[in-house]
Amino acid sequence: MSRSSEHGGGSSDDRPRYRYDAALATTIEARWQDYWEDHHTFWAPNPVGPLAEGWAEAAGRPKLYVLDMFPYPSGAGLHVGHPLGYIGTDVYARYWRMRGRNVLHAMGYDAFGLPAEQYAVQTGQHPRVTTEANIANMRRQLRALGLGHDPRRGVATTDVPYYRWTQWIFLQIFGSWYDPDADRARPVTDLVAEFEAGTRAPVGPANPDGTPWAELDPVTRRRVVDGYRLAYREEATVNWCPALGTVLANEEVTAEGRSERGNHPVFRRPLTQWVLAITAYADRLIADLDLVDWPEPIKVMQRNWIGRSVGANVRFPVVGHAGLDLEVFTTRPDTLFGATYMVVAPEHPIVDAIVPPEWPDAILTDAVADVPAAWRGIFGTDVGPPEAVRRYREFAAGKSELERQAEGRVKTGVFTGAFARNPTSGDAIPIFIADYVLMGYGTGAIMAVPAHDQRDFEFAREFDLPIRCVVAPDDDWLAERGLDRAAPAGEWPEAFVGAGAAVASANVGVSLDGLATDDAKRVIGEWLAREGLGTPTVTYKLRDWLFSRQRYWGEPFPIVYDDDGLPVALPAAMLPVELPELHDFAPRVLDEDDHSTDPEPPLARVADWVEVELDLGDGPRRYRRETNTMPQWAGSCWYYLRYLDPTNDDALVDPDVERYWMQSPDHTGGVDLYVGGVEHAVLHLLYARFWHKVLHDLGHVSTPEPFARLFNQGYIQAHAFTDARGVYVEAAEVEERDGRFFLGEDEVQREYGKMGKSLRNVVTPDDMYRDYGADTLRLYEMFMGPLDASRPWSTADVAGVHRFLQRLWRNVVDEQTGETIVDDEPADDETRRVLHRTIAAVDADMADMKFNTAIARLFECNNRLTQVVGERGRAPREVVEPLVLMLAPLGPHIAEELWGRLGHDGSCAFVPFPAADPAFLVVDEVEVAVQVNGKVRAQVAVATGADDAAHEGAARADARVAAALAGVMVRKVVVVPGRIVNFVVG
RNA sequence: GCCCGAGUGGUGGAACGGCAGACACGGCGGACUCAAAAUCCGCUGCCCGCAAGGGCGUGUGGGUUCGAAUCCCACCUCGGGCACCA
Repeated sequence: MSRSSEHGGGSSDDRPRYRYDAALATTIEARWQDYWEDHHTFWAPNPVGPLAEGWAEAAGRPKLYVLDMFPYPSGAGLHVGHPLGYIGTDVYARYWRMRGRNVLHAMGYDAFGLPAEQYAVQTGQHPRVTTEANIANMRRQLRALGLGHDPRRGVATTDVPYYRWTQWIFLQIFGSWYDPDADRARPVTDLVAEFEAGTRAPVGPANPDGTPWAELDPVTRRRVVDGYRLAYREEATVNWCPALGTVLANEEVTAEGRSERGNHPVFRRPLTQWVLAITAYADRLIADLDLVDWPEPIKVMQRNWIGRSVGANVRFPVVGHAGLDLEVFTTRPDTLFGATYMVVAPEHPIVDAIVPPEWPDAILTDAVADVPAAWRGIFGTDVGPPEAVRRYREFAAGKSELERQAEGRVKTGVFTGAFARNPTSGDAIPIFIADYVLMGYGTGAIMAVPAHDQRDFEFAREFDLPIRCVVAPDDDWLAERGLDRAAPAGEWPEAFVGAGAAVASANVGVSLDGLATDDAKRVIGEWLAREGLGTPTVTYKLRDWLFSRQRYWGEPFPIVYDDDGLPVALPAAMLPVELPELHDFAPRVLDEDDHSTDPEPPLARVADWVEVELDLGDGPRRYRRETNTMPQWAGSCWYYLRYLDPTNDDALVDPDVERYWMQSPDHTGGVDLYVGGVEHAVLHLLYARFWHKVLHDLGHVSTPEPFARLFNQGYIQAHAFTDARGVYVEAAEVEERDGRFFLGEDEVQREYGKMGKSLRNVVTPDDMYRDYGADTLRLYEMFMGPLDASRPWSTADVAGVHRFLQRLWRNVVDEQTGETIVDDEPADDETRRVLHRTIAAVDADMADMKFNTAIARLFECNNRLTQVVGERGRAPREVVEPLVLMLAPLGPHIAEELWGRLGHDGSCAFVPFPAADPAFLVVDEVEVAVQVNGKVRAQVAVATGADDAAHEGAARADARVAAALAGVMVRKVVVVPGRIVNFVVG
């Protein structure tokens, strides 16, 4: 690239030998990076344990835990967009180190995952080999940035000693159940003790009859207990992605029904999988958002994802099936009288029990005289209910989410041939299956109230079902739609979903008529409870976390199966369960549209690993290992705890170490600052909070939340260019001329987007190190805008901050001789005022992470210094030293170098940050703007601290003000001392 | 559709309800130089004006206020999230 010769050729003959250019910067940077490493500069002492070296000095300092989101070591390496947050946390960490904190800042690697495995499938190279190579490259790139990380704590999730503890945490989750009375997780040993003592009845699908514990056989007992565990196996409809050869969590599937990673088709199919009971924590995950200092949009996204809704479960008796009820969840029990039909999800198990062989010929409701053709299904009217239902189920299951959207959500469905009885009115109402009701939410069945629910309204229109108004719409609603109050609901253009007074809602036992919606909900709720028809219920959109993947490159489960096919936890002493060697990493299925073949995890093929003989306490026995692996999120759920005590073999973290770093007088505990991208708003951040709460409940960590403060950094984006064919061209070779863009002589179009290979607009840190040095890159990234904003990369603008560093260097070091040009003569008062104003501003900006304005202030101060040097030929030490120290968090290498050249030994990383002298912050006189009717007419000088009258007097004394006020009546004078005087005239 | 967030010079961006555009990039002019680069100095929101000066300006339209980029309402545009969740 040509740029390197322009900027990088520091050794060319006509250049001063000691000019701060890329070559010199790189030399300095390498030297200081070695120094920091050799001198353990950024080793953060733990209070106890093997990492306690240096604790004696650190003990008196308050701690600060600064954390970056765990990166995935990609084979592509870093581009300049990646380290934005890492630089931000490093500046912040270095600043607080100088402010006397014991700062923990480390960087590890989230190294399990699909890309390494897919690469292994293609090349036959073991994922561990590629993963370690990628980590080594990323470490090199990050080291060259001069990040002040504690290198001892840089764990990778793929390290066996690390995933040993990931497996250990899984065992804790498997070994726990959620006690709703205590509202926390407890060990299952407590649960069994309660069963044995008879203080708790064993309930659940494994014990449908409610047989007492003492009478259950051992296998049934285990099944009952397994049903309580926070980690359980369940046959559930899962997101199966053939192209990735694995199932995915709901969070990993996009709205289009494709995989978030790779954008492959995802199919829904039943499969037995490991699931973690995150929904048990739903309320606490919502409530504890109030404890943390996070961006409000992230909290909103988490609340929405959890999707708590309050309502009631109501049972509708199925006509002709004594004792069989259809249970629905509704948030509007007040509209129960308006339920004119019911819908169950196509997969709902009740369907098989209620579908009659033939369409009913009896007239069961006033509204329906015969079974209309439309009700009989969309595949012809000549088949009976079982066949119609079967065909509809096939139709619904075969549709991808994408197809459902493409159909514009026209409601489809089939009448099951069965009826239920509305418990309020006694009416028999038809039961449909339709795919707009989802099996996974609520009870998988609804009561349809078409007058007051838009979806039900559309379905009722489609199928000609009765629409009965039971909540009176307000006048505005009717007027906006040109409706008369007398108009029947069937003539409305849409459902009335608002609150209002209940109407036509009375039977012999209860009347809601005239009640407001909230009161009606309460009254009907009481009636339902009294009649034994329903119970108040809270439902969540959040589902339990599907936790197994059919992959090789992940943590094996510490689980084996015995002869009964039931899972048995390995004792902690048998950890780690290491991944076996494998030569063929490919999952069995790769065709992305093959949704019928069963998944087969690669580990299942390693027969001599799967089949094991173990002594788990009752003598040696044969067991089969679990062959699924954990999802990538597992390792990243708790790395911030392992950073604290990365070498501990006895615990995932020593309790004293954990308390030291996680507890704080400033908040309710957790990492003091966590910086990362907004894309983890619901995935990583929700999972990590969940694990943390489990560990908290079980006494392994001391704080309720993992991350006290969260900060979302923005993204660096970049221009990209397309030629006449619409093909992306190499952005670095495009030139701008007169506001247009050319590649050679051909004009190209400018676009804007993420930096990446496909847009051919990647700029790498290595490019920047070569052309400017790491300090310039750091400074530019911090200067280009506020840390939380996204902004476009502009290599041309990098020169600005590079020149600043050159100027500062030149103010301290003679470019020809390398001698410092600093002297001990005092600075003039104005320069001192500039310096101390700078210190005050930079100090405040640093603490507030406003690095862009902090840098601007440093520019100003250095510009003043340049002027002084120009006049005196020397730079006053009293200005230079604070300036260098203020620069140190931002451009640490150059600051260290200058600090050394100023005669100091060692690193300035722990030298106190400069403090502003208040004496130089006060000024005798301030410029005050004078307004007339809000328009600025003049500036006048006023003594600091002058009273209102003095301000007004000074303003009136100004000729322009006097002219503006001549001949008009001053009605009011507003004085804001030191800022403004405003004459209101007229 | 619903929920967030953001719209300021040619560009990136500053601005406790109080002088809009700090700082930087780019541009223009000057000094130095045989020349160029580098460096240093000055100017640089738009319009009118020789100038002094004046007018207009923070997506659009209203409002609150002595005073609004900032607060409120409506709308437009862009970015992000969710999307048949009963």
